[in-house]
Amino acid sequence: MHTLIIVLGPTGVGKSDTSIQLAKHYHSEIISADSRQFFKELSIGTAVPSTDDMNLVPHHFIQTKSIHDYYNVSEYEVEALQLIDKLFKSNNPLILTGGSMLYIDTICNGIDDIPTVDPEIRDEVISWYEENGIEALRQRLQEIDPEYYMIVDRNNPKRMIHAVEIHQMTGMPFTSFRKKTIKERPFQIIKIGINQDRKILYDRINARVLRMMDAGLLEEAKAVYCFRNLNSLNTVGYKELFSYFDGTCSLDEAIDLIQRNTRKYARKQLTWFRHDQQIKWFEPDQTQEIIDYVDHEMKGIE
RNA sequence: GGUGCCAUAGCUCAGUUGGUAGAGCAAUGGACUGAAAAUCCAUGUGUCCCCGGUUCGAUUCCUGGUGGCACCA
Repeated sequence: MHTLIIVLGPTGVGKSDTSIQLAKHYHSEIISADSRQFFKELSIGTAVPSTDDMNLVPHHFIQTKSIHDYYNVSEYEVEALQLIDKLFKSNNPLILTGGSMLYIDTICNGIDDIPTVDPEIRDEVISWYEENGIEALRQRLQEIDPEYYMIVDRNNPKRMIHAVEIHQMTGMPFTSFRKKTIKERPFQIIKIGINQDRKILYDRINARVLRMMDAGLLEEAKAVYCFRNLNSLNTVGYKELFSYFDGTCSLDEAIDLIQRNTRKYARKQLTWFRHDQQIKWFEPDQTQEIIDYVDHEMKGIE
């Protein structure tokens, strides 16, 4: 049986380094599960691996999309699984690494087949919401999908808007698609979590933001400033600099905010990962321990 | 040296006509199925600078001190 090693953890903890060492050890390749490193226009601010590292070990799904492309988890599921299947013919184990929780979850458990919403319908529902407010949105959802209304976070417009869009487009309630069916994967999954002392992690994050600025993040952000309304640019490291370009904050304030929002993101990632009992946690420098653990787990499945 | 103002949560500050206090930010926890680095929710005990006085009761009023800021010398 083939094995997919998933290296996960908060941003800035050193997942890339560990993944590269694992890939070298197993003569394997790396598949990214990072929802922002897909975009070729964003490299400094998303901390993509260096050219040297990319030359050392083949990477997939790094800078393969444009910020102008529409992309979502479901498309990623299809593309990544095809790639995994293909790579297993000549590599085992394979390494999947990244911090995008939903994307990792989708590789592990799959995601229901829900229709992709037409952009016109999305715009229509969003402007309806902006005009009528959240209470009207709640009422509308209650009428068309009482089942989802009961369980959805009714303070979260995005969630409710999506359910309304789906109904508007298909005439069917969102819950008729959202079944949360767990898909079986034809390969073994080993989840490796990388984490370290919170204080050290925060110091690393703060320092990395400053390094990004030195490396030219400001220019990178400036180059995409005119596309700021794209979803792909609703991203830490860019949105804060857009505010600076707007003149609503100073550069120092923007940098401060990038550091803070990155720390928040790291915390949010840890919240998501915390309850996954399948994750085996390690410190960033425990590569040998990780290899021992992986070898043991792979042996167990044969 | 003199005069005035200030001292309250990790930070910036509000407030208590005297009954021991609360916002924003930070920090922390949580939710999560096609926008996910997104979006949303929850969590506030701190010698109210120190000594003394008045008072049933002082963080609040008063004397003195300490520290900071401003102005005048």
